[in-house]
Amino acid sequence: MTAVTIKDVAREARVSVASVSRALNGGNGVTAETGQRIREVAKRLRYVPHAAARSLITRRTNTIGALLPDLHGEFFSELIRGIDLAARARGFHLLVSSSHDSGEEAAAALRAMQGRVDGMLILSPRVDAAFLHANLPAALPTVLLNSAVKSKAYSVLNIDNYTGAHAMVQHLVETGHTQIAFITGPEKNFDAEQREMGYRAAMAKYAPDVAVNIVAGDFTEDSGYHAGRTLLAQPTHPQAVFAANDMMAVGCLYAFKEAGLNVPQDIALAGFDDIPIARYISPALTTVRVRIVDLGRSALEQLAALLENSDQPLTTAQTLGCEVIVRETCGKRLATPLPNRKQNSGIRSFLSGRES
Amino acid sequence: MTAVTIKDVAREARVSVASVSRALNGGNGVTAETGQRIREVAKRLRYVPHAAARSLITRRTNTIGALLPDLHGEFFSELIRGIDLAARARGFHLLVSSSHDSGEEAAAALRAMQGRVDGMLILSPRVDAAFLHANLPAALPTVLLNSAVKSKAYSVLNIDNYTGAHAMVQHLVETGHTQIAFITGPEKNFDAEQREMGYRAAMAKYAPDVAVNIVAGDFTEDSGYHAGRTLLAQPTHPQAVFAANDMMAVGCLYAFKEAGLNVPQDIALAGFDDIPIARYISPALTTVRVRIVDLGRSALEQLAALLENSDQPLTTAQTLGCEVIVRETCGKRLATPLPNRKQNSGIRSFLSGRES
DNA sequence: AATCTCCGTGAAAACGATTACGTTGGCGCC
DNA sequence: GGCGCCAACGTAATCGTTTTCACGGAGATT
Repeated sequence: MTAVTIKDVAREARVSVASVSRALNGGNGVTAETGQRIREVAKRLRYVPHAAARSLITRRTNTIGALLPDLHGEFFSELIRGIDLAARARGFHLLVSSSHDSGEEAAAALRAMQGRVDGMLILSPRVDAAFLHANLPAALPTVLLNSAVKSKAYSVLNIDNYTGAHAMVQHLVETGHTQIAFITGPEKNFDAEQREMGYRAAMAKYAPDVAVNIVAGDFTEDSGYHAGRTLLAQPTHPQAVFAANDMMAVGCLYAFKEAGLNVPQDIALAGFDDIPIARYISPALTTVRVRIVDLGRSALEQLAALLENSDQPLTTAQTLGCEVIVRETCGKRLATPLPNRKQNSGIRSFLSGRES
Repeated sequence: MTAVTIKDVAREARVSVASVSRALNGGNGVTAETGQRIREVAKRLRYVPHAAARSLITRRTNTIGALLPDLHGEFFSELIRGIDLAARARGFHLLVSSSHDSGEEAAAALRAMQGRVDGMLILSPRVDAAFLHANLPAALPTVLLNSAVKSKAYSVLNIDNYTGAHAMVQHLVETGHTQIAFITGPEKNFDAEQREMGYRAAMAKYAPDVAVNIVAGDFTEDSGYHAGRTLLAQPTHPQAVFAANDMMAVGCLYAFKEAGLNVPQDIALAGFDDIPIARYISPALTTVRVRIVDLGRSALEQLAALLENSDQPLTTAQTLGCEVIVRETCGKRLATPLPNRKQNSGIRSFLSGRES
């Protein structure tokens, strides 16, 4: 039996369990000498406090839960990395539940995490306030990522899709394109909607006399390919295509190559996300970069802040900036850029007090 | 206060806590009628058993821990996906600790997980038996992934790097290349060593009269680029280059393009891993695919098997097959393939009883 | 010198579940 | 009708911690 408990340490150090607990935690309430002896014994016996017993009385698990949808690739791993890094730095454990594509699965996962975590990080495009209300205990501190939910009850951390898309359109205009088409993401996807809004706004601002040209996609490479073909079938094809994510841009690029078009000479192309593939395809894809590690890290830190003053919780709404990464698919910049180009990176932050 | 405990349910259902526990777990020892009533009350009150309290008495956490190194990209996310899928199916939670690049960090993470998990999944290239012995309680069921450790105390699940590399060399020979160079991975990396051994063995078998041509790499794109330049600087450059992983193959490809060589006409190229980028570069990379989701899933299932009959644990050693993915970088196959080509996929398995 | 104040320490009560062990009552059998 | 048995249920012990409270002694204050 390898189960060495606090009693064993106490017996060996000739003190009570209470003193052992004190020595190993705060250190207050015991002589420096006794504390030293206790710590030595604990080390020698390889004593590790029983997490369950501790959190039974403490009402803390030192664990935070992450609920993630059916994510693939770089985005997922970078996000976890960011969360994990920040969690470790603060002594939190990370309980992960990923790959949920139905709301029912997510709800079950949420319930299963009940009582095992001190707080939750939720990234789920289709989650809404009602769902959260139904499946989350109200007292559980929660940070929502990339969520459309606006509630004083939850902290929210979003990517600044709108500004990113806006900046990309601006870049396209600056490089000499005005007939800019847009390939959308899936319906009801918050990120996708924000990007489309950024596109529309920027078009209205920088190319007010050209009509928007929007075709549907769903974030898959395949849908990008078909969107590309749809665009080429138009009477006159656009000068530039802005896909709501990189995978669709890749699919679109294939459609263009297949049709014998040269990118960017015949048609320009831009994506969103800056997935690793973006720089490896040829021509390399101009896109909008999101610092995903920072997204994860910020999310955890926001949650940690909620946990620290849980007596009077301050929910926050933050937005994580993104930046245009210029590669090859949009051609050279014109000599005279548009005025008033805004740099957009870093975090903008808005605080709002929670109703008590 | 949202903390509804088993007592609340008991009071509301006019039974003892014991009956509530029985009704909610086995269901044995209570009338169907009473059980029904209790379950209804529990549901109505949204009772969720307190995980810590339960595992304090049960000595089970229903959680398994995953210790992973500083992994990036697709490999990491696919692995977690496989693990998570299998874990959810079996009702296990997943505690993740990733991004360890020093042994010291990994040891700390391992200690921190003590008592929070029923079993461990460890993927760490540099972990050895001594490290495990020092940092893992002997009683904790553990599955090692991609590990050189051979011990009856742990189950091990490896990718069949050797056979995969062997098969790739065979493919290169079949497509008409005999002067095949190899770019190694980092030293002491188990996967890298196995791949090199596969290369050497296949060369000895299929091209016994040509000397092996090995240059050093470390799995990074950059090292692949430099290795490519080194190879081109040789008096006569090889007919084909087999990089121990895809990222190095990508770097190598750049070196070749830079030198004005055409792939595969002037020189063939192959990688290992089949990362997503492999199919997007041009020419698309011929490589060896590993089903990473299956790796994760198998690892968890192996661990679950250990947990189920923990009274008499049977450690296993499994090997997960991989397959050659033929794309564009190796040119066309010759008319007459070599005889005796073995298909290699699926799982081969060896059992060994643990000393008791 | 008597009292007060700390400070270090130990005893014991939580925390919320599971489960071994009693207790009860109903039923069948002799 | 008495006996035993079994099913249903309750009582209470238990898991390993933290934390409150009480206690005693040493030093300070009067």
